Amino acid sequence: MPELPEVETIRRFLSRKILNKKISAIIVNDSRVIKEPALRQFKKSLKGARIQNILRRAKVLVFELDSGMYLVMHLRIAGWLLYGKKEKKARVSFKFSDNFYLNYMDQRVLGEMRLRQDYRDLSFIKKLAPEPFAMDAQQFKDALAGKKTTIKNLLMNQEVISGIGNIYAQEALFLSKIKPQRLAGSLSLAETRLLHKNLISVLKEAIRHKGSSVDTYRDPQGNKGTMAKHLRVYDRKGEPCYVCKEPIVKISLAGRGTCFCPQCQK
DNA sequence: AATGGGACCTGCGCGC
DNA sequence: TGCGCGCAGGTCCCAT
Repeated sequence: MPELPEVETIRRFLSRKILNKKISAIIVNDSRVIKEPALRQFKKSLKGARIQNILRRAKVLVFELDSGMYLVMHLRIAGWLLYGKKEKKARVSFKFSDNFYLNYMDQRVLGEMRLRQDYRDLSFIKKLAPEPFAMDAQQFKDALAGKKTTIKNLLMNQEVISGIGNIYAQEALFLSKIKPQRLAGSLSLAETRLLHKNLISVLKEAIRHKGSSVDTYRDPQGNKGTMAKHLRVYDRKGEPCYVCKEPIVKISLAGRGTCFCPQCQK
């Protein structure tokens, strides 16, 4: 899915476009993405509501409604939002009273949305660790201390540090010259500090470039984010490392493809 | 307690 | 051309 930078790109775009618009209709083409409440109640509660604010918590989008309720959206791997006209392939479309539509697109139907009185009490929200921006180097070091898993798996564990997924974990480790399969607890203080700094810088860089469109992800105008052009190791198996020319190697960690430079990363 | 594997889904590219 | 397989930005559940 969309990792933190892609979700933040969506949040910023929609915050300029849909605030205070009235939802006049909800078109559900695939009810699998709506997890609560039951479909009839979901539509009934949303109709006539206005979106007052759009929040983001790690990779989760939260639409705050004037009714006091929250529409909580998790895009998972392939979800994205397309603003404009009605889309045939949308799993769900929200129609506004000015006849514009917000379409929920999701090739793999793994994403989900929930309409609730609150979002903070959702168990997966409660368990979320702070984002890298909200952690200092010491807190990051404490989060790694004594962990037996690999550093790459740990970066993707949302209960340890949130917002990072498979692309930016690989990128930050490359920038920090740390092999992804190193055990988290084995990092030196200097490596820990460097990794923390690089996590923040790569996420900010990706936000500036409006995210990575390596597959289905598009921004709400349907445009690709340009960060994919700036990725240093992700999906570069066999290609020369930009620093030392050594071919990039791909391994599997916790079932996820993981690229790194066998020479630069120690 | 923490870790790894499979499940949830669809669609694409590749090799045979 | 057609088919089967592996793989894809995430997370949850379960066995160990």
